Amino acid sequence: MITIQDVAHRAGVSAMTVSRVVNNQARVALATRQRVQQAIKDLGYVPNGLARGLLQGRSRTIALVVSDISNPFFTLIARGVEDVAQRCGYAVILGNSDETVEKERQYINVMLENRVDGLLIAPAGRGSRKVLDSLKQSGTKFVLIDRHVEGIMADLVEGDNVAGARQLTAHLLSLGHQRIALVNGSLEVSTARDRLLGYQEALQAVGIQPDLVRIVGNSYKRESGRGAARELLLLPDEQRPTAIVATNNFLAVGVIEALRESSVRVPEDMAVVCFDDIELASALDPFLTVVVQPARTFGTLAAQFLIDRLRGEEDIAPRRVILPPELSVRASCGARLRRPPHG
Amino acid sequence: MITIQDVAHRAGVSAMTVSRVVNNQARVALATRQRVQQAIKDLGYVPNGLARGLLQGRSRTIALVVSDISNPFFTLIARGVEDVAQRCGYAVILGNSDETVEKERQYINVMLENRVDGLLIAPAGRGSRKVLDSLKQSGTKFVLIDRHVEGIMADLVEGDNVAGARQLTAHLLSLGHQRIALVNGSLEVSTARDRLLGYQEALQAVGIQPDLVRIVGNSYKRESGRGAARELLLLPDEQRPTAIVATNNFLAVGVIEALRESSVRVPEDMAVVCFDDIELASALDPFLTVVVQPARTFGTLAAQFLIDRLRGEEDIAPRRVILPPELSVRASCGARLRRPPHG
DNA sequence: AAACTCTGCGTTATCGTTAACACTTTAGTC
DNA sequence: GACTAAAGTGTTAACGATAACGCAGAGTTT
Repeated sequence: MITIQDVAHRAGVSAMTVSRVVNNQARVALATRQRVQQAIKDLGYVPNGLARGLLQGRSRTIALVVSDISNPFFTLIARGVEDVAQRCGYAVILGNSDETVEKERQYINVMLENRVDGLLIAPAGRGSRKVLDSLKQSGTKFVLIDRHVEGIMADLVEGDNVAGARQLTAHLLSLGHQRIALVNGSLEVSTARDRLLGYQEALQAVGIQPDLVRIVGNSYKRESGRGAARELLLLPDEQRPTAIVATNNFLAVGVIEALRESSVRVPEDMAVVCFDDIELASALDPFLTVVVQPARTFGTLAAQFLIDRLRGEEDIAPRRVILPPELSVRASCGARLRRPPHG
Repeated sequence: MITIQDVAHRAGVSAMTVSRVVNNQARVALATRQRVQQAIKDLGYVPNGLARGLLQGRSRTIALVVSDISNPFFTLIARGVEDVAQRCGYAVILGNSDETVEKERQYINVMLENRVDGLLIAPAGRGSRKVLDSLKQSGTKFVLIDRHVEGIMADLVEGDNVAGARQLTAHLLSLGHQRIALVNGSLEVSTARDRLLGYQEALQAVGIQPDLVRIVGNSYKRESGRGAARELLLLPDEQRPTAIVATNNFLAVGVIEALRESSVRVPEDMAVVCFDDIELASALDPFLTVVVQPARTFGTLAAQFLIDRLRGEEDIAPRRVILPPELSVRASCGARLRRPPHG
């Protein structure tokens, strides 16, 4: 491994001078600078970030902890984060909590060991409060993405989940549906609670009892959506819903898989709507009616907030940004005749 | 920041003893060990990975550089990498090259500064050779994922792109298509070259001139697919293809968007097939006929290879694993009647 | 009881970089 | 020409952890 000493020796200067050249500081004679740069090139010197980080107390690295990067929603967030981080000279370390507080805790710990300068977290649940509290206490900067946690005051970028769920439900109501079921993730997660609320509000506003709620234990997983839909199909005809609101894309896919299994047509026999778009799927076939959240913006904003803090905005009050979702009406709600999807 | 010294002081021992406790080494009396553990807990001590890394010459971090994490193919790779890395105690730093050699070079450099122990790279093109050579020379371990580079001997996990393209093309031939176009990414990338080859082989085997090739400049982007398809549609009827092989999922989506624009039905008026599944889209509606690559396995295998090397298998000859793709026949090729997609 | 072994701990030096300070030399001022 | 200022460079000491070695005391062997 080539060190700054090696470069210094080759260029006939001290390590300090090399350091100054590397960091573009003034007070180095042009000739010296060029000699050093040549030596750096010759030897292929790459500064040791660990040593620098140790000394300066920062690593120019941030962490991103989400539940599952393979969910397109989080993928887009990651992409947004990455773009901003890169522009600002930060590297991004990734972690998947799989909606588990314990795995989340482990990851955060690893990241603290790696001395990330700050973290972006989509907390796995209310149980995340403990870790977040300890982060707070240790003065580690972090920003919450997509989900809040009761009692944790921190920068936050999330969607308006109540309004989104209200919109989805109201849209189904406007199409004449009366028995609308909700397939929801674990209420550990704030988005699930808020989406439940929006659903309830919309139904109560028109005097319907919101009792067709299925809350799956394993938050936001495809398999859970399948199970919930199967249950709903077992209901006697007069109780069976005519429409389903899935509170995220994974659940919706599971729901649709279960419906297909039982030869229930969408939207003819059952309308289905959900949160969060699946971008490529929609491009291929604009089928699923969803409320789209600006996921990439979640990422860029959150990263920006974090980096702002790292750059010294210590004591500004936490910022909370709530981005509005947008209803995208497509085929699966039955709002319009199903058109030939491809062509 | 709490250091090992602070803990040592509180527990009434030397830093060395604390270090031994933290690293689970023997030769510490039980009573002492417990006292130290208590102190660690009390103070909330987290070992400083930078310091440790500096001393030991490794960071327990690996890098993953792909062209675009928002492509589901790479997302799955990332997920696979992450799983293995986590189990083996490594953190993963992510980078998107956007198919640009220059951006790739920058990322790799940042990662070298961060002293990653090794890298997983899906190289942006032939131009990546330079960086990879210098990695090689500096003794940095890396594994190529999904793409090889002429002249670079390194561990490699990729798909059988020639066979995959051959299968796709042969399948279209078996359905009676004679004029089959290829919409391909930049030949900078090995997958594009191999897929072109497979396409040519399949056509030449039945005596058809493979001349309906569109190679887009901007490798594997949706917009490029759209442009290429538009061009194909401008051809006079007797030259216009009746089927299109897109060499990746993004291109296929673009192609289909362009076809829809012009009210060309898929598969009735134009068959479309491509490389790489879009998992959620297929679950929602098994529409696109594709050859599926085991992307997640790409990730787990490559990560495993890298970590094996890091653990000391210095001088084993580079391993090259070529995983077979699997043809998944669905609607877009017209192989079977279009069935009602949802229900 | 002398010689050895093993346990349980501490000391010292080091990883690569840079902040803070110190030292020359040259240029500029009166 | 003495004095100050600035430019250009070097020295020293730290950042936090641990490898290598050292050393006291208890236990074991001969």
